[in-house]
Formats: sequence, C-alpha cells, structure tokens
Amino acid sequence: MEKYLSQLNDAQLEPTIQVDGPMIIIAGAGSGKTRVLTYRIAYLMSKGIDSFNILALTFTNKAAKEMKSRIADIVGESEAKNLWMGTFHSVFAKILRFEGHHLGYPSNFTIYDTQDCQKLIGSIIKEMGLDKDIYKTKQVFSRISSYKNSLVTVKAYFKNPELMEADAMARRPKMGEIYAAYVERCFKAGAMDFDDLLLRTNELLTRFPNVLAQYQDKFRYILVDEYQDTNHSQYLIVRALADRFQNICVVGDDAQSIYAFRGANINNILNFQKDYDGVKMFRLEQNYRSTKNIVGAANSVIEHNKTKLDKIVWTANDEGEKVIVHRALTDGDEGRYVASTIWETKMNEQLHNSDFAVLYRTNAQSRAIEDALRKRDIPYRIYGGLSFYQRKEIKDVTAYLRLILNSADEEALKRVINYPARGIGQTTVDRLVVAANATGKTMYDVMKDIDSVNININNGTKNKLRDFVTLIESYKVMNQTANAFDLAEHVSKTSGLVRELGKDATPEGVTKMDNVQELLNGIKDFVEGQMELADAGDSLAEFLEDVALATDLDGDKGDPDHVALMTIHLAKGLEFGHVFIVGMEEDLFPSGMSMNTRSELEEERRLFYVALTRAEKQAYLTYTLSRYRWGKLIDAEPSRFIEEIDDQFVNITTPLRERQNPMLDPSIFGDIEPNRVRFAKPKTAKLQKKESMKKPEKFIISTPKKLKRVANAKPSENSNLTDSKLAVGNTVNHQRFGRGQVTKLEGSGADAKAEIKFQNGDTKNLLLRFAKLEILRTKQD
DNA sequence: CTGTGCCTGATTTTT
DNA sequence: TCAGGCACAG
Repeated sequence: MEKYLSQLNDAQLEPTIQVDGPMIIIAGAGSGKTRVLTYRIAYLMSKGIDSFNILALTFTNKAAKEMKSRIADIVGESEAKNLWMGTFHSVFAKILRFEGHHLGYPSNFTIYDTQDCQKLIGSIIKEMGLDKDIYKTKQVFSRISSYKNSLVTVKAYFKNPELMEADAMARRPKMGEIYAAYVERCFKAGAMDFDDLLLRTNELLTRFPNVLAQYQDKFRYILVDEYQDTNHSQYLIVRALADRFQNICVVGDDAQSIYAFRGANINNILNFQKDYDGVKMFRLEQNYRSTKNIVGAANSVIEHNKTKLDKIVWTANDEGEKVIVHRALTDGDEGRYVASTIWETKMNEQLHNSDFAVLYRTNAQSRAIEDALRKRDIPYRIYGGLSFYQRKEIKDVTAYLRLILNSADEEALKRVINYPARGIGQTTVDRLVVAANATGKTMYDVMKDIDSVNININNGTKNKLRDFVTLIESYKVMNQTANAFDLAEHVSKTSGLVRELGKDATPEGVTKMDNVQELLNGIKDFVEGQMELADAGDSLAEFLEDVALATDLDGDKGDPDHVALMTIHLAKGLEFGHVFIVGMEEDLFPSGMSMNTRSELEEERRLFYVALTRAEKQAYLTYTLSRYRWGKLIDAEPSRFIEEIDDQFVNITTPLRERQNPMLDPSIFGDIEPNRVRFAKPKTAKLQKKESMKKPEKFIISTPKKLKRVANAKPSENSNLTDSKLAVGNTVNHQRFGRGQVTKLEGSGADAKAEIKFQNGDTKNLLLRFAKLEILRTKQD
C-alpha cells in the first residue's frame, strides 16, 4: 500500500487516507480523481474494512469495471470480488431483484429500454383516443421521466395543482391519466423503466425500514463518483443509505455537470456541505493530463459561467501546442480535414490511431467523419449512437428471450407475436389488449386461456394464437434445463427468425444476420464466463439484465487501435492525445435547443469544457461555413465558444487545401479571410456566404454521392483475431478470463483454436472465431 | 392479414 | 436524408 500512496501528491493523499466521515472531493479535469478513488478503496480495505461493506457508485459500467480491476491489481482478485461497484442503475437493479417482491415485482422483472417505453406510451395514447400530434410520445415520455426523477408519483401528481396546470397549459390535460396508465401497464407487465430502478429503490427504502436498515448496515462506506451528475432520485438514495454511518465520500466537478437535461441537479454537489455535519472538503486542482495551452483555453472558457465553485485548475505540464481552429467549407470538407490531419500527424509523430478522438455534439455528425476516415483507410470505431442491442434484429431475438423469462412483458410479446409473420395481425393484437385491460389479466394469459374469454377472434386466428403460445411454452420448458446460449440458438432457428433474415440477400440483410450471429456468440461467451462463477444464477436473466443496462462504451472489442468517434457526453472521463471537436457552430454547439436560458447555455459551455479537457497534447476545433442538416445545405456561423477562448491559447489556421485545390479556391467566398471570419460582423458574413454558396454547392454535392454506397459496408470493427496474428507465447487479454499466455494453436480459419493458460490458473481452449482476445505482448517483446 | 408505397418528422445529449 | 407509421389494395 505504501508503494501506491507514495505515487500521490499531497492534495491527492489527504482524501485518500481520510477514512471516516462525510467528505467531498472537488476534482478538476485530469486531476487524477480515479486514482484517488481506487487507492482510497484499497486503503480502506488495507485498514481492515471488509470489502463487503463498501459501495462504490460510478457513472458508467466501464468506469466501474476499470476501477474494479485496478483495485484487484492492488489488493488481489479475491479481496476485490465482494466490492459492490457499478452504476446506480445496475446496483439498484440487483437490489431490486432481491427485494422487489416487497413492492409486488417479480424477481425476474424486465427492464424496459427507451424504445419499449415509448412504444407503450404510444399505444396508450392511441387506446385513449388522444390526438397524437398534441400528445407526442417522446414529449410525454420525457415528461413522465422527469416526474419520476423528482419522485413525483402518480398520486403526488394528482395532488399537485401546479403540475397539472402546467400540463393543461401545454394543451395536454390528460398527462396525468397517461402517466397513471403507463405506470399501471409497466407494473402489470412486470417491467421497470430506467427511472423506476431509482424511483422504486427509493420507495423500497422509505416504505420498508428494515430493508433500509439492512442495506445501511451493509454499505458502511459509500463512494459516489461524478456526483455532479446525480439527480434528485439518486441523491435521496445515497442520503438514505449513508444516513446511519455517514461515511460518505463524493467526488465530482461542478464544471463538468452536463446531464441536467436528464434531471441531474448541480445543487447536489453545490450543497453537499449543508447535507452532512462536519464535511471535509478536498480539492484536486493540479491537472496531470493536458498541456498549459489546453488547460488555459479550458479555464478561459469556463470563466464565462456564473454558477460555479471556486477552483483553479493548473498544470505543471509543458506549454504544448496552441488549440488549432480550422475553418472548413462543408461537413464533408471538415471530415477530410480531420482525416488528413490524423493521417499526417500519425505519420509525422509515429502515433497510433487510438491516440485520436473525434468528438461531436450530435450523433448525426458522425457520418461525414466516417466517410472521410474510411476513404483514407483509417480504422475507427463509433461509440454510442444506436447501440448494438438496440438494433431491430437484436431486439427481436432478445424479445423472445424476455418473453420466455417474463411472459407478462407486453412489449416483448407485441414485438414477436407476428414476427416472423404468422397471421396474427394488428386487429387481433388490439383485441387482445382490450381484453387484457378489461380482465386485468396479462395479454399472454389472455392468449393462453383464449377459450375462456369472450373475444371476437375467429377460430382460425385462435388456432394461430394457440400455436404461438405452445411455441413459447416449449421454450420455457427448455429454459429450465438448457443454458442461455443453447436456448437462444434454438429460439432463433425454430421461431423462424433466422429463416426470415436469410431471405434478405441485400448487404443490409447479411449484416443483420451477422449481428444475430454475433449476439449468439456474445451469449455463448457470457455463459462460459458464468460457468466460471461458483454462484452463477440464472444465466439468461443475468444476460438480459446486462443487455438492458449495457452501453456501447462498455465492451471494447475488436481491434483496439482505432480512432474513437463519439459524442462529447460519452467522452466524459476519457482522455486522448489528440482531440478534434467538430461542428463548432452556432445552433449546433451550442445546440439551438439549449440557447434559450442562461442555465442551458452554461451547460453547453460546460460541455465544451469537458470536450477541451479530454485532450492531452493537442486540441483541434473545426467549424464549417455550411453543413448538411435535414438533407439540406445550411449556412453556419462559428460558435461563440471559439471567441470565448483567450486569444493567447489559440491558433487559427488557414485551410491550406482550399488554396491548393482551385475548385475550392476561397476567393469564391468573396474576400472573407479565414483569419477574419470570426471577427466579421455576422450580418455581412452571412450575406456574403449566401450569395457565394450557390456555386460550390453543385460540385460539393457530387463528391459524397459515390461514397454513399461504400458507406453501407460494414465498418472494420469487431474483427476477431485470426490464427495468423496470434502466436504461441503471446500474452493476451480476454474480456472475462483476464490475462493469459497462449500455449498451443491448432486448426485454421473458422476452426482455429488457441489453448490459453490464464493467470487465474485455468487453461482454456478457445475458438478464435468467437473469443474476444487482445494481444498485450508478443513473444519478442 | 399482408405487402406496397407515400408521408412525415426528426437532430441535443443517455443510464 | 431516412426510418417508421399509415392508408389502401389485393
């Protein structure tokens, strides 16, 4: 332990060895807070505190996983095993599996993702005969979500005239009724949405004092990372759990609070000292990550915010390069600049692809960047966006699995009841729903007992329903003995899902089939990992929970040397040598939807602060003069955030290629000099652009056309290692089994296998086609 | 009930 | 631009 503590500076050491009592660590970007957190946990354990009594809540699964493995490195695998470490959602989902019965939930409750929730709300609106143009599913859903996050239950809602009036004013007087119906339907389906995982935990802890006492006693030491992003619901949970022992340590940075839109309450961190007695406050202000120029630029930006804690982030690092600001003509041009700069820098400085990241405000911006990177054969990976588990073909398979586990799951049932088509149409489904609502039974139970309900469905269709129920029942029987992988494989074949996908010979169709195969591989991998564990429970249930709470950031598989593409939100907590922040334009960043109030704008500014501070060595900001949005070329103005950076930290470049390529000669833009653009009066600049834009539009459109087709090709991600890359003696890392050494190789192509001796003592034979291995060291090194 | 083709709205960010 | 929803015909 001493060895580790000596790695810390004084400011880091103090909170690390502070064992008891409430404490808050205000940690500036890049100040080594993860290190403090992990060492502190290890320190607690070295002081004799049982890991069983420690709860650590993080923001992402990835952060939890990383921290856990770093702790395991210090204190040993077996010691670290009992730590409860995870996101709020995953930790409390786990607790609710045990305790949910108090609230009337089955232990195998389903977790509805956003899609499921919105579909359910959509059908409720339809069933209630409301105008779908006034009651927009998305808006209704986000409204309900915000109620739940502020602990406004249906009851509380109807007792609160202000809320009801606000909804009535928004021409949605039936909000409360929709909310009530939604909650009831979720409950009946044995389902919780993301917000329920927190709301129901609160309910559990408030209504059942003995349960609360039990967990208070268990979690004697609580640590919360990214405290600035907690919402009211999470805040109450933490407070309830920490109430008895008051050993609560929260870490956060108010300057990096970027989730207010999701209900995060920045006051949780600003007021922490008022919530507990004798709070010790620590500040980590030395940045170890970035150059002076980057830290200076970021500081000068955040200065523009009014709401913030006092904190001075500084660094002893080199001056470094100034932040480069680049003007591009269009989003396509922006992409080409990013790609060529990565290419050149990589060559000149001998860097890896993984030293680069491209960050953007909205997912839609990734396309132009992708096209450009692909054209240059630069490997990349897109994080976030439509995650793997949200794709239609994947959701279809998991819907079957969900239905097997929890037949009350109405959204899963609706999804698969007629997919693949088996002659059960919308009319029948509607009638089943009506019958279910009228009888209080679940839709599945209505089907199961179709003869005993008075329902207007003809005999032919009834038979089809019976066949479907029989099919699902047969799966349920199989689930009692078979493992999740065998079951999933059986289901995809016998349900006709695979056959259906096989009909589609288009490249997209083939990709879908591949995805299903990959899902099956994933289940197999999961099941194998589970078998390792002595206390392995129901593998299917646990797999589905993982899926429901998984984010794209979590499983980092495939070739690790790639450029990372992601939204700024997703980049929080990460760092890269060279960071491109693209789309630095008014209306895009800051987002046009967040410019109305000062607090919204300040959140955008914090988002920019987060983006800048991801960079270690070099930050690039790019903006365009016009950009494709909604399929149209739209004029753009440079973001106000660019001007907010103190001049001494930026370097505005002249786009060289514009000069070199006569077609892109800047003179067609009138006499706007790149260096002067941001100082030009907006009005004039806009006018000039408008007129001049007509010409370039034509040839600019023609370029991406050809690229389109390539765009559908499968990106070069997730490629598993083949036998050609792997050699006996290599040290490899396996997602689940950890590190090991290759002891034998046999077979080739699809049959290639490797025998690997893992550090935990196990030797395993793995099919390279499935195994997600990462080479850590080759023999020669 | 199924398949086709037109229309519409989405682009803020996510557990 | 494009995916999902809807209407209509078979």
